[in-house]
Amino acid sequence: MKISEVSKKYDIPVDTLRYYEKAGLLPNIQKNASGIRDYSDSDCERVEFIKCMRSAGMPVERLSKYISLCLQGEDTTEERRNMLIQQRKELIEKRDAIQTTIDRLDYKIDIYYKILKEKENALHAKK
Amino acid sequence: MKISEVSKKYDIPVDTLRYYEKAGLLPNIQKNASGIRDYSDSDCERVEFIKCMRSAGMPVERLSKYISLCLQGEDTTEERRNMLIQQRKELIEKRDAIQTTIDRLDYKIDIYYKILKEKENALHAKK
DNA sequence: TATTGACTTAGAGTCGGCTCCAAGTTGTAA
DNA sequence: TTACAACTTGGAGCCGACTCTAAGTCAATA
Repeated sequence: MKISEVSKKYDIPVDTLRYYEKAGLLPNIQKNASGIRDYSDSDCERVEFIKCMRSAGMPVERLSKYISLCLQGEDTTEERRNMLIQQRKELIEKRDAIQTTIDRLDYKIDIYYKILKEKENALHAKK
Repeated sequence: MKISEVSKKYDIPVDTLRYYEKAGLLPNIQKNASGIRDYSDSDCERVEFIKCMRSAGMPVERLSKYISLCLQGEDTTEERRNMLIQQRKELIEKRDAIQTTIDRLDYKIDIYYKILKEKENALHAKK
């Protein structure tokens, strides 16, 4: 699969894919005789994984660390697991902070609704 | 209240508070004769609000827009409400993306657990 | 064969959000 | 009164994550 196809499939700019590769997130992408990248199925799966992690804000550098551990094989299983546990913890905190803000917005949106309704009523009363 | 006290109270660096002020998030902070900021109670409430919104990733520029509308008075109620509704929508998307990633991490963490347990069992069997 | 469009690289530029620095002023405690 | 910490300003610097540019190569079509 060519880079433009991967880009289209996962809706990630070509430049970003190359940037991820430089950053170590996509190691060992095969290239044909004339130097053109050919993404394998497992490369694509990795792209999809990266997309998911990035969408939640996992830093590129940490992702790079994780993927380099994957390449190192079985001995790193525990360390990788700990990384994921840590990342999970941070995401839960983030999700909860966002939820707190959503709740606050709900409250304020409701207050604004009441103000607008009052205004409207005042207008009707005048008529 | 002095800037250092506000900084301590809300755990926001002094430099960040001044940056927010420059960016229009904290308009009309009073200063005494020698030019030193004196945060009022309502300034503090605003700081707390900003902290909450920023913790969820609301951009400084949008926050600045919102606050400038607040200063413009009643006529902007509807526009402000719409801004909050839009922001709410984006936060829900963000929260859900994070949740999706958490679910995926849970799955992977479990898989790693099983791998580690298997390894351990293999070790016992050898003994 | 000439052109077009997709690919390659290295490296520079951009953006948001801080964070720090230099140089100067003020207020309090020894 | 002098030392020192906390305040002020304008502006520079930093970091993460892209995003773009320049200069060149290659394959396929008019």
